[in-house]
Amino acid sequence: MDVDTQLLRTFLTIAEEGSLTRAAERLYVSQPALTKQLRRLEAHLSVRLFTRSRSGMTLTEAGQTLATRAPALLSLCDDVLRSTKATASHAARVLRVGFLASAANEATPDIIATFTRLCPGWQVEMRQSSWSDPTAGLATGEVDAALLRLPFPTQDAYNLHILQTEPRWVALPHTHPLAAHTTIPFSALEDELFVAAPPETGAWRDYWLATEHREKPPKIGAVTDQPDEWLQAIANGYGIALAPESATRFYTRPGITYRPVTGISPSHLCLAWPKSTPEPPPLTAFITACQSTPPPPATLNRPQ
Amino acid sequence: MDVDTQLLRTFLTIAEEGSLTRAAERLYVSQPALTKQLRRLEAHLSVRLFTRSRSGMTLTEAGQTLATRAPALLSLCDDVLRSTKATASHAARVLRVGFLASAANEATPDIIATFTRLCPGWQVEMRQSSWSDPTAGLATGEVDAALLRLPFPTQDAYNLHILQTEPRWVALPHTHPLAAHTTIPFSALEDELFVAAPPETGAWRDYWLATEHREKPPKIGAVTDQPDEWLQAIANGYGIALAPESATRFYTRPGITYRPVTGISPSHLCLAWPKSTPEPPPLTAFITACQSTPPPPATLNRPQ
DNA sequence: AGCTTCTATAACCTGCCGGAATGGATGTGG
DNA sequence: CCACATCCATTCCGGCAGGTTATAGAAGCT
Repeated sequence: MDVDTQLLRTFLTIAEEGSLTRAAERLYVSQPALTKQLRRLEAHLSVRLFTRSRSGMTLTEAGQTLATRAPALLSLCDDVLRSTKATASHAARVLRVGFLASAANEATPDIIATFTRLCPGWQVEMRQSSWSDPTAGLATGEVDAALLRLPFPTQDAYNLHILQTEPRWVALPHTHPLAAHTTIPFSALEDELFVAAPPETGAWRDYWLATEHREKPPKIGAVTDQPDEWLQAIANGYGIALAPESATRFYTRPGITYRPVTGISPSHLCLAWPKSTPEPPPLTAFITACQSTPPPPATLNRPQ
Repeated sequence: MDVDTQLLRTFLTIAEEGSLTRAAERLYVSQPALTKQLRRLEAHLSVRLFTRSRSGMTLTEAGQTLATRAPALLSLCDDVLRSTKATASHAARVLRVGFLASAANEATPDIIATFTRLCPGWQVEMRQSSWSDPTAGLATGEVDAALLRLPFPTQDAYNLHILQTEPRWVALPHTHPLAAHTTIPFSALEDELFVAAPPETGAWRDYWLATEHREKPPKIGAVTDQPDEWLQAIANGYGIALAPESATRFYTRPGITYRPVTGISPSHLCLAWPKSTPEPPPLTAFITACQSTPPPPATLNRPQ
């Protein structure tokens, strides 16, 4: 009575999409691969999970049972594996904190200092993730908590504590015509080429392309995975990009100019950690440290 | 964050045995296969689960966490897959009941009749299993309930309701010297060759070899998997075997004589079903049917 | 009819997984 | 003190699982 949980996740995706083809797109595999995975699962259980039809896949009764119960199984699985990894690092008195570029800021050293006071003998290991993992290691249990910007995919699966809110600016090549303005309405940017995150980052990518403030889909000039590539792409003129205000302090670079953008929502920086019970004590201490450390003063960045 | 649950079961076996070699024997695979499975699991989690030493394997802290939490995960997994399979058959209004040879008896038709009265429109599908699956399909979710004889491996994982208790007899070749006696003390059988069930049946095999009533290990003359092979082996003189009294009615065969055996415990026939919640209504009805159907009268089998 | 949109199948290739045999390290008993 | 037993790791090899691309087949839409 064993399964590879991977097959269950695939199954759930197919069930949600109601189509092999769409599920294959979402999972970044070919459609025949999903056909085989599903047949494998069905053969393994000796149960037909979908009825195939011309216009997609419909769950059978048995499929509905599995679709209903599998999520709890998978989340328990995540929790168990996560706690196993956590035990391994906690045995060495290390708390692992992931962050995405631009999510660590001036307050971070203070938070760590506070934590160290609360948990003497413990160390914080800060792990930077590339944008291709929007959870910065939370999803795989690589870290105990993460500093992230909202929104990110699967964020509902985590506890969130907002640490700071800051306006979004735009990063422009120094030579860009709009760099002459001190403030730019988003509507002026809508037709520009953008430097985007990889497609698999879903909502996160959309947020930084501000698709919810657009009429038409954005035009993508480049896709990057890391801050350096990102800065380089902008400086090269492949496109422009939105960024939190603090990028103006952490990601200055010759050839790049930042300008405040009006007409779009601000960015929320938060601490995220898994909804597992019980919470390991050092994690609780870190959460406390975050809550008791004030955000950096709202510096008045002046256009350079 | 996915795992093949197979790896988790392997891991637990290694943890219990404290040794790759012993675990490999118990799982009927080679020792290098387990070495690789374990390395695979450790690599997948990026966590060292055991510290290797000359005299076996010891769990690390992380390994202890996993060993503690994995059983709950696996039992949830079993439950989910089981309920999926159950839904598939219940959609067709079929209740699947497994049984091992000699575990169905005169009362079975009455039980089915009672069940059919309680659940109009439903059918009972009786599935006979070979001895190589001592749970008669419960373990794999092939059946909703099973008629079994105690003890059987992993019986603690199921709800048990004892239906009947009967003495154990011995099946002898017709020409066997002991066939001349009307009653045989077990001590007289201890040095005989026995026809046994396959080794993987564990406690069940031991029970029918009556190892708990022996000083020395039993001598095995043949291993069989099914009633017919079993009868044939005894008739051929490959060995003798213990059997429940009712075998004298269900498994008569020229060349084979049954005799009551004294000095060993009786055999318990029971209904077993998974400890899952909630219980599907037809299963509840079947349990009721079993409880309300009296066992067959204690026939006085006379030695022939 | 022709196009689109599904899923299933075929052919191919890569890499994983398991078994047998072997090696190396380490206690153990004569 | 040496031969042996006991474990785990390594190597080699065969088989197949699982992915990709290309294509077929069924069915609705215009």
